[in-house]
Amino acid sequence: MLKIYNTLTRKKEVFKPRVEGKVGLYVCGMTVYDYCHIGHARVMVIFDTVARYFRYSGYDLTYVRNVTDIDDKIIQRANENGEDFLALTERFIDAMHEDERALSVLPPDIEPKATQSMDNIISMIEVLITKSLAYVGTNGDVFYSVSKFDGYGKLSGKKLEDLQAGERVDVDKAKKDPMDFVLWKMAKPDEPSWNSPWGQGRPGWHIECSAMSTCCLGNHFDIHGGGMDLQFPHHENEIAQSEGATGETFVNLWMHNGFVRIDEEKMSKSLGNFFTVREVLKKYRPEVIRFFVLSSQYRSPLNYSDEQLGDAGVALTRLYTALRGVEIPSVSCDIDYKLRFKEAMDDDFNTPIAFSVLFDLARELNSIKSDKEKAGQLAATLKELASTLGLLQEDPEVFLKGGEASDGLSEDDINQKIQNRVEAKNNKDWVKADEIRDQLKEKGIVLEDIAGGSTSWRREKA
RNA sequence: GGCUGCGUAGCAAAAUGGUUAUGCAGUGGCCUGCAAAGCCAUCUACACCAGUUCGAUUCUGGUCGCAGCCUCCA
Repeated sequence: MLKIYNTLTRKKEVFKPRVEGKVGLYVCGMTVYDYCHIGHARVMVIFDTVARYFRYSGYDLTYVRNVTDIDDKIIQRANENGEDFLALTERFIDAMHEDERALSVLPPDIEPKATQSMDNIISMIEVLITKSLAYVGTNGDVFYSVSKFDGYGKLSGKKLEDLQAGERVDVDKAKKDPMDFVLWKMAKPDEPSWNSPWGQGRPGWHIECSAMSTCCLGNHFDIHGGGMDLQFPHHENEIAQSEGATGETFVNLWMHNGFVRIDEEKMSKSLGNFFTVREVLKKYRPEVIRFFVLSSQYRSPLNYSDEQLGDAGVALTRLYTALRGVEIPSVSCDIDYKLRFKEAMDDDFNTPIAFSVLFDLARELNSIKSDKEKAGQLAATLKELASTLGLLQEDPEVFLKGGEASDGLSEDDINQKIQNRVEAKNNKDWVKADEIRDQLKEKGIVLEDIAGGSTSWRREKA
């Protein structure tokens, strides 16, 4: 029985799809004017894991994640670069896809772009104006009249009268009410623009998600996700727009993931304290980053540090070491471990507990490795369960020998040295044998003698 | 100021009204020529103060501390 924490009710709820066996999931994706940072990676990995688990649990899932490819920052960056905004966004969409593939994030089923959804956006605004929920301001921009929407604040728990609009930013004088937000923004000369009943312009940020989500999944769908910071105003505004326009409930369940932090502070572009995925990929292997992201529950904060990434590498090495040398038959999962794993994931995607099941499994696997049949079944179980987390899909030897190959040694070099050491060992020349082992160790290559005389090796730095 | 959420051992991170989380690190043992890996055992906890209870880290109230949102942000 899958339970998910719903931001709307601030409780874990038993998940009940609108249509038996089917799930519609929409996640707010990236604004593509720069490379993805680790905070973005967390969203991608978390919802990828959610998607994988829904499918593993037998649901027919439609996973939609949008791309915001037009907004003020994109225009600004394109101007700074002297680049067409489409060229800019195309570059960063490609980069984003590259980062995703590195992190074993499977592509969403639908990836709508704001610039390709103009008709839907415009018709939704028209409906809102018809219903008097929106108006054209004194500067020609179209605004949503927040006070006309009854449920405003139900997601973020805010009351209109408590909000301090204009406290931190100047209030736009074109609005009737400081809390009103823009739906359609008139273009300045030379800005990218689309034709609309209100003139050449572009959509406000919030309306695109209302248009794209309802367009792809229907007026009323199961789950909407995104980062914590989108709760207000973005998702609150989406509710106002969608429910205002359609008159139907917009979303049953809202999922929000916690932030990645640096030194106990939110990682964000505006604070400038971020690491891009590609920077981090230079230091750590992709699977280590994925493991790190899933090592805390998705709603908890995740502190980024080299120590933690290092730990993640060691932990992952332990799991791969358990799989090493075990032939994996095509047998069904060990039912006890599978049940424990599912129980963990069913409890609001509790990946830390799911990990603990994998480690228990690895321990038992290590202790019964001589029993080939049992070991094979446990290894098969470990691989199957880990696959729903997008982990442990590499060949163990490839993973363990991969690592950082800055040692300048080829596999042949290493094997030659191991051979020399085997000869020394056979001659009981322990000094020479240890010398060879120490030399390799200095280069980050760890030797492991296996009972029976052979020696395996791995690169220390995962 | 308003609204969220959090405070767990050396580090990271979960669950739980009474019983082993888990990973890394430490200690002791087994294995090994010695190691490494692995296995077994083991030491470090639940911010503080009240209350409820036979019993609270877990529930309630308060205090202190931290983070986030109330501008753009995953």
